[in-house]
Amino acid sequence: MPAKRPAARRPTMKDIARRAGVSESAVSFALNDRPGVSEITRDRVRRVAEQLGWRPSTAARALSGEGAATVGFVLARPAHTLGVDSFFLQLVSGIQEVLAERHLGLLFQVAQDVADECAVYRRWWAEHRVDGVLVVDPRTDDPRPDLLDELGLPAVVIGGAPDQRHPGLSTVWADDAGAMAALVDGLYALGHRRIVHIAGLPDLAHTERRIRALRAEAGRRGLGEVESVTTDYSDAEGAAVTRRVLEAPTPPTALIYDNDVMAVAGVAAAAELGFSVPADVSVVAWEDSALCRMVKPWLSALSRDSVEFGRTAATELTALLDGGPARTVRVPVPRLIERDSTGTARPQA
Amino acid sequence: MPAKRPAARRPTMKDIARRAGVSESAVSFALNDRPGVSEITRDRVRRVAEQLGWRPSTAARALSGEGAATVGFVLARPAHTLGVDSFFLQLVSGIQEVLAERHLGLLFQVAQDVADECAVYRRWWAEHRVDGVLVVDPRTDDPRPDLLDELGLPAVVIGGAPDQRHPGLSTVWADDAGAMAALVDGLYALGHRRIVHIAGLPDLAHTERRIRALRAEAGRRGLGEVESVTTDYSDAEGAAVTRRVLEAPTPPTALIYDNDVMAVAGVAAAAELGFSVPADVSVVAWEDSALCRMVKPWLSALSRDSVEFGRTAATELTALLDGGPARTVRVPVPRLIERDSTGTARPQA
DNA sequence: TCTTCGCACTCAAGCGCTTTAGCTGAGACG
DNA sequence: CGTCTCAGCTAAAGCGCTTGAGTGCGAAGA
Repeated sequence: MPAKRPAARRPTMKDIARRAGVSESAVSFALNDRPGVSEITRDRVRRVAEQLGWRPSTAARALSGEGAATVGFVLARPAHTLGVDSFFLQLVSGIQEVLAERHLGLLFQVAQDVADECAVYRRWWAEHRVDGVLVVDPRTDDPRPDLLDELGLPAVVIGGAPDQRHPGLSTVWADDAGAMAALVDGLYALGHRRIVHIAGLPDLAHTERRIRALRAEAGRRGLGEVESVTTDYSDAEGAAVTRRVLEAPTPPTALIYDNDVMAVAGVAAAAELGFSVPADVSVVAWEDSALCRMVKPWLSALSRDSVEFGRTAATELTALLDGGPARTVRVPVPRLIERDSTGTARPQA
Repeated sequence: MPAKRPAARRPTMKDIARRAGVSESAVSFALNDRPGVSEITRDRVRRVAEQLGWRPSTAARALSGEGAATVGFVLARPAHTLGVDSFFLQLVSGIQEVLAERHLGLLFQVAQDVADECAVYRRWWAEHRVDGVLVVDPRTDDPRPDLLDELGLPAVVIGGAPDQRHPGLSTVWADDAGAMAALVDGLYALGHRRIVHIAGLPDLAHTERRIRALRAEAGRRGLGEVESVTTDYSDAEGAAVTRRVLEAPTPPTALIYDNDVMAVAGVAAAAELGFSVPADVSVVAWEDSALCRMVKPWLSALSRDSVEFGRTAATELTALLDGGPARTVRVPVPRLIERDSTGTARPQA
């Protein structure tokens, strides 16, 4: 049995200094690649540090002005929405890849809503906990950029539109409008004229962008009967909306779902109503995941590399932390993976 | 436009002390509910602190021996397994509820494997980053408990079996054996004699427990033809194994899947082979989620409250951090939600 | 009246690191 | 040979907080 709480003492710079026969300052210089020590000494110090398994105490570092070596990530979505969503774990996984390399920690918090999220930022800032944050789910009329500006907390907004009003924030965004246009293009080519877009949460910025893009495309092509319906991303609402629109006098021939979960639920709902996919109605999911290959027919889906998205965002944040300028970078437009749920529109009466 | 990086200064105890006309120590006493100041002073100090929006710097706190006010959580699963899994986000969400209340941060990291995870613990410990950790996916021959014991890092193991060898660790566990027994009971009553268990990762402790429990039950009832097959939890393997066992000369009449993802994939695979669920084969998922209601037939599933699981674990960890004794607590046995995927066994030749 | 508490509070050290200023000795230079 | 410079190092302060060792003072006890 291991000894009862041996509480092995952490080695400090003082220990290194003693072992290497130099002062603490010399150790600090040596370990931080700062001038002020000879190469010989530097090497010796490094060796001792390694041998002792020394790692800088983040607390001490933070206290002496170096920052907390930690970035924050708040997820503010209603708890029940968190269920079956592959996006966030993948995003976080990509973020981690980049952060881990630089030994940056990721402080993670789930919040009730945006107000709550703002409170978290304030607290983190006041407690000196994070050097920067990653902001997801940007909204229309989002209070967060202003707050982060006020706090002077470096941040990158993930999935936002380019934002001129906050020159301090970096933005990593996907071209939803372009993707939507391409999508409608494809459906139009297949003969679809009546398209319903089962969108996500109404106040998310990208929801609005997609809705606007759809409307614009429809206008351009003279499609009268397109519609976007917002939801909470849940399978329940996805199914409910699907039922409602399919039971209308002139049901749509194509459905675009803002996530995979709703698409799958929607297909099931359609089947119950006697609609066959894709013969009667085509279905596209805006988000690809294993889910799309778990149902019959396999769902055509817009696929983006969420892991890479995370990597990009984290990279931008580290650049910001290094004192770099805020940037706006665009990730590749999601690609449509055509599977079995999309086909030519059934000729209409 | 907000001023360019105002870098609003964080208020410190010194500011409070000045404003309240007392010494810093008095402020410290007052704010930490420690004796040494009169109620009047305490109130005044509190008021000033509030007014200034003061929050203790975690760095400074940590440095003066108070701990980092942070707990760690490492997820070591292959990246592709992270996809569609509702369990972890829910677990984390429950954990957060408890931690947020106490203003404890959650440091989150995804690692490649257990070795990597151990390295993370070592680093966190050396960097003074966390006061304790939550360990998931306990394994057979798990190196982590020993390591955590060695580091003297308070920890609670989530989903482990009670562990006598590490008196320092708390354990929060579910009675897999009991659940498996109940499950087999139910299937037996429905006439099932040939049961295949599509299990999860082979070296996870709970996988082994379930496999053992199944074998024990089978032995008790004289069921010869039960089998457990381990997988990586992915839909791909779930489907592959399903195909394999259903194509055997005497296919099973009941399938138990260790997660929802595989169950759903399995049902699809079965359908392709012409097996109808539940007429030809019954299916149970060990993990309930929206997924189970997204396919036809709706899947019967063992449901546990993952959010509550997280809450319990976090509560145990805070108890440990408060100096409480390590405990072993059992969460309720998962409940079988009977939906449409289970039925009486087809009479066999 | 003088001592003795004990309360309310202050001082100062210390946590582990960074950083500025300062010190020392060896070589360059006049 | 004396002065200056500068590389290479040390001393010490400071980051924001906790904490143990005082200090001053009014009230209680003798």
